[in-house]
Amino acid sequence: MTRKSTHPTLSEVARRAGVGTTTASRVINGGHRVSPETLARVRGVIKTLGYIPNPAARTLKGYQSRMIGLIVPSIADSFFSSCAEAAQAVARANDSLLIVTTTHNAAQTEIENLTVLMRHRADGLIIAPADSRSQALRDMIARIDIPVVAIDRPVTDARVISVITDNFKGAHDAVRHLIGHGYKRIACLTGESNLYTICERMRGYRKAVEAAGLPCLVDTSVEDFQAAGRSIKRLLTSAKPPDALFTLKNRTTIYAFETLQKLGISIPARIALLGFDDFELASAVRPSISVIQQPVEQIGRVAAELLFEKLLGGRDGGSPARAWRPRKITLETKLIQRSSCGCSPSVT
Amino acid sequence: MTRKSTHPTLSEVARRAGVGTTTASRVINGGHRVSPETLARVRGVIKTLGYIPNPAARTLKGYQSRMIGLIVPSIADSFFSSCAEAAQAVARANDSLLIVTTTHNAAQTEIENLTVLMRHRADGLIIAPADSRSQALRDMIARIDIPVVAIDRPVTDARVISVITDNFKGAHDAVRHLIGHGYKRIACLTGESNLYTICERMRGYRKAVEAAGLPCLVDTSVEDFQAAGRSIKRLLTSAKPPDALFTLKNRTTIYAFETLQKLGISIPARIALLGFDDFELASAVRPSISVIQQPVEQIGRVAAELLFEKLLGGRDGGSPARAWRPRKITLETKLIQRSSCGCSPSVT
DNA sequence: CTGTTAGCGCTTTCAC
DNA sequence: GTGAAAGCGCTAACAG
Repeated sequence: MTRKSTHPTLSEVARRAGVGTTTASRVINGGHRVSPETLARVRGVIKTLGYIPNPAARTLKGYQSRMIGLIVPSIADSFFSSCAEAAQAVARANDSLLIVTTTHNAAQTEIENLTVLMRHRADGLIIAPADSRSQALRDMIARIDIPVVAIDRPVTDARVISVITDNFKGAHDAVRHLIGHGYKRIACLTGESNLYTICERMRGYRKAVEAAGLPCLVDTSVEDFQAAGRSIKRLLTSAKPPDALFTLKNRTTIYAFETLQKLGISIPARIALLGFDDFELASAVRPSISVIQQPVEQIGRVAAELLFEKLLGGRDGGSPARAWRPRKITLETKLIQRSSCGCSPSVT
Repeated sequence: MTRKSTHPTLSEVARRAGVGTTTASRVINGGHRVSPETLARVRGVIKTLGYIPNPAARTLKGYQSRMIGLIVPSIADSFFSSCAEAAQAVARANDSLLIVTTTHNAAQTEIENLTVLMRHRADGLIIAPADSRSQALRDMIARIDIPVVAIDRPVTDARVISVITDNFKGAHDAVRHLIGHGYKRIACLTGESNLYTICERMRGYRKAVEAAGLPCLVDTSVEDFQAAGRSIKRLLTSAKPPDALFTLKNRTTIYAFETLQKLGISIPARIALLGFDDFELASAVRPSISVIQQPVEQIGRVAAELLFEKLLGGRDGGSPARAWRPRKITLETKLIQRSSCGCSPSVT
């Protein structure tokens, strides 16, 4: 019955040490303005009791929960888990906790998460918006008064900083590389064509292909393995089959690769392959797969750093909202030349 | 200067609605025992003000932060990120937040994380201990009075439930399968041989190999790609080269596979390969790699469910500590037969 | 049904 | 140097 499990409190520490709560509080917060003896005594009691200050009480006073939220589609996705890892490191360096929530790209869930995080008084938010153009999301963000940083996909038209990959340029570079190899019919495969990132990459593909006077071969139906099979077979058996494949995402690249393997189509001899977004085994498979690599870890780190920059600015100077103007940070991609595009890298 | 950014409070809602704080509070908590008109009016004010209750204040009263902590080596690791994803889903279902911290297998960092989580009054903890036998960790866990569930690696000798993979049996099954194929010299490759999971897998390997009267060929030096190369070349050029490779972890499997590919060694004709722990592209590479699959997602889910079971038990009945006895839940692995071990699966 | 009131644990003036 | 006391926002008796 007796709930002895309760944590010891500051006043208990004070009582046992024979001092006032003020002094005890001072000891906890650095021990300034406290005589050496008192300090030692109080510290002793704290240690004995295993006292840990209650942040809820502190938050209640100081308006700082020392928690930041991260809202991503999925954390099982290597792209986002890498971002999360980086963000968590930055959070820790700033003595804060990282709270992770997932949306699975559902706008509804996203709003819920946002609400929950607000309820818990997160100091700031990092979010990969399910829908960049969602009005509900923008309204929500406009309403809350804490710093928000968007990653991977920008929040259009809102007072948030966005940290994103230069998808357009990355895709453009990729296609130009393929063109450089001499391919004339470059097909573009993808799924989830409504996502911001995918749209940008398609734009990059179109631009490059059109600038070179090559045909624009896009198939946005490749949502799963079966679809990849259908799509590729159709392309291969068409009157004018493509000589290169540009896949717009991780999964699609894998599906395409696997399908080609199954069909016994030689890569890159019969058809070349270049994918957007690197993945762990891209270098291990035969042939190794050339990709456009995103600065994954950097995205998470920069986003978190920007967030704390704002948070700290708010702590020192005026209100956190001050001097908070929208910005968009675009990070460069990198073309990793492996074998599938026709390159013969000396080092795999 | 005016910090108008402050969230509206309950009393403000009450005042604007012309009611007492109790009534306002009741409205927030379901609206029972409140007249319909009052209820509507208060709700209106809440909506207008965009009022959100302050959980810090609630926590301060009720001793429930509705946050659970997850301490893992790394979240960029697919094993743990999948666990995290599952755990986060369960947390959400229980109206709680998941706080993720990473240790990178450093005991020191682990203790720090534990402390931080305690400070924030997490309701419960899920942890993948850096060192199963760490005394400091056990002491720490003994000191705190919240439920703790260990995953992947058990915390020996403490009042925590452990949810782990049956590493021993999984490895044993794997080797028996290899033996079934007729391989006589099965080498076991791994790194991080001090980890609990790896030890168990080695135990399984030994047992199976010895029971069959086969030689025990273990190399625990395969920490990176270079080491894999060295190890495999050494094995291959030895007087009696192995005819099968059993790799104890994800990374090692990949390193081994890649090395064999580079050396042009045919799999499984010249040497078979079977790895512990599945990974995304294991089925995409040629030959596809047979593996022992862990119930990754299940581990995270079960651990979280167990945690909330205890938490809920505590909410209803007596203290959370009551009826909390150590237990160990062992989840079964599954042999995924692909091509690298010599099997010819009909469906890849 | 509804309001008053007393804290939860902590920080912070403001006196001594 | 030190302590008393006033709340931070909320919930829960305890009266009306």
